[in-house]
Amino acid sequence: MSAEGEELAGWARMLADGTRATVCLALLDGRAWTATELAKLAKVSRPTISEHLNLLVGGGLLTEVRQGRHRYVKLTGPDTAELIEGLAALAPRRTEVANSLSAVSKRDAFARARTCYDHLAGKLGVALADAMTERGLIDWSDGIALTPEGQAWLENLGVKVEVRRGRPAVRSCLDVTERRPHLAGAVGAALCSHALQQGWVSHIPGGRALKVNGAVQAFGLSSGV
Amino acid sequence: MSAEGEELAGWARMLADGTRATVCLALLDGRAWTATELAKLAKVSRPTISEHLNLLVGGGLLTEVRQGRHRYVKLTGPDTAELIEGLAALAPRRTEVANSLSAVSKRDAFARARTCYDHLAGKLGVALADAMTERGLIDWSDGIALTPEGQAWLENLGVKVEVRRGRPAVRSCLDVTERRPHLAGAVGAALCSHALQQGWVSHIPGGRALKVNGAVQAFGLSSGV
DNA sequence: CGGACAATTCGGCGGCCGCCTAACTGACGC
DNA sequence: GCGTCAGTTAGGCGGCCGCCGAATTGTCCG
Repeated sequence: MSAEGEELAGWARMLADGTRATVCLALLDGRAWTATELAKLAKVSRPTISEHLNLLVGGGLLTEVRQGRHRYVKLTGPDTAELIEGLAALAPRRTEVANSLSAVSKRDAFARARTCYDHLAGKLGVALADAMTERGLIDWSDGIALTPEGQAWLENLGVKVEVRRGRPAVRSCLDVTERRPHLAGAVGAALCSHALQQGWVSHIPGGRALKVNGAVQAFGLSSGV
Repeated sequence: MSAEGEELAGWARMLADGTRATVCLALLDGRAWTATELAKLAKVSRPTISEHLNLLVGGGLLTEVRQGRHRYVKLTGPDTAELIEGLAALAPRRTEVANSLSAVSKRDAFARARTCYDHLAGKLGVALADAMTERGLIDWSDGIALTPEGQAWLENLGVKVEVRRGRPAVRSCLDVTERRPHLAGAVGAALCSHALQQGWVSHIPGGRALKVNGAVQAFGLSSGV
């Protein structure tokens, strides 16, 4: 039992419980949840969820904000979100049998377009990244980078990119359903909020799925989705 | 506690034990180990390691081959190897304090060049991937792909790529020390075995680290490492 | 102030899990 | 055939871990 192994195990352990994993998956929507909401979701008592949250916050996976008598908790940052989506994507997919019509359409909507923490994912997200690559707006030759053309394109669209210390402008994130990278990072987040603000996409209540109204076309890129 | 969460937790649980994590990390060298070897490495009894191996094999992370009175076990495939390296890479790095001169040089050798399952990693692996990108041998515009130029280059080098069903020719793998992608997949594996065969790199006993003798230059690419 | 409500602390219960030793199975090789 | 050696099975021990209900703290609001 090596020190290295112990460290890896420590991280894995945080997700190695059904309740905690459910919480983390729910938090992938990027919102901050209260302890009680999560307790209800995970179907455990409030004391139980409280302990789990202590563990996850202590481990650095989640961050908490206390407001009055509420404890809001969210994923620490885009990197931890990507860690979770990445692991879920890597785990071999059991072909899930949808057992009702509504389940089918729900799953399809999820695969078509959704948010992944704070950026766009699903077929839409991947198509957007592809289109941007094709147009030379992002460049993959050295990691991944925004080209000058990309910068101009963003300005032209009127997208404000919020630069935060320590967060890369662009970053690739493995898509759970497509198994191919889509665009994350500050630019990915800015594009997502811009699209929501412009009404190009809108949230479908009760999940991370998005309704698409034009979308990629609206970005001024050719590919359809 | 959702079904989705339970599934994610199940995978995490396989790595959520120090002994099992140590085993998986050791297996990253791509070799097949016997149960006793692993028991010694992880400092547990043989019955204990036997149970752990049952669990990991049952979970699909490892594959076993029985030969006489030996049970050889190895990572199921490149994908599972990449899953483990990926998770280890994502976990925030505690700046490890090397407590001896030999530990420093060992760590540096590991960072400079090593194998990652069956392909090249470390500064060398990343530099190789960069150089190949720069020369247009691989293309990142749609996922990652080998270009016709890349194919010609391989043939010219005399590298035989073993095509196996279900394994992509090229694939990116997140480097643990560099935090940037290097080249995996069938081509990555072929380049690694070719380099070993030609003596461009050679194993340093007692680990995954490699001794570099020319290396990137030998591949006929310009960048130094 | 006092009731309602979010969250936590405490104590305790049950179960699973990792580990061991001892005994057994089965392959190898003289 | 018989010792040796790899691996497994069986049995059992100890501890940790997830969960709960009851009681407590702390905040909000009428």
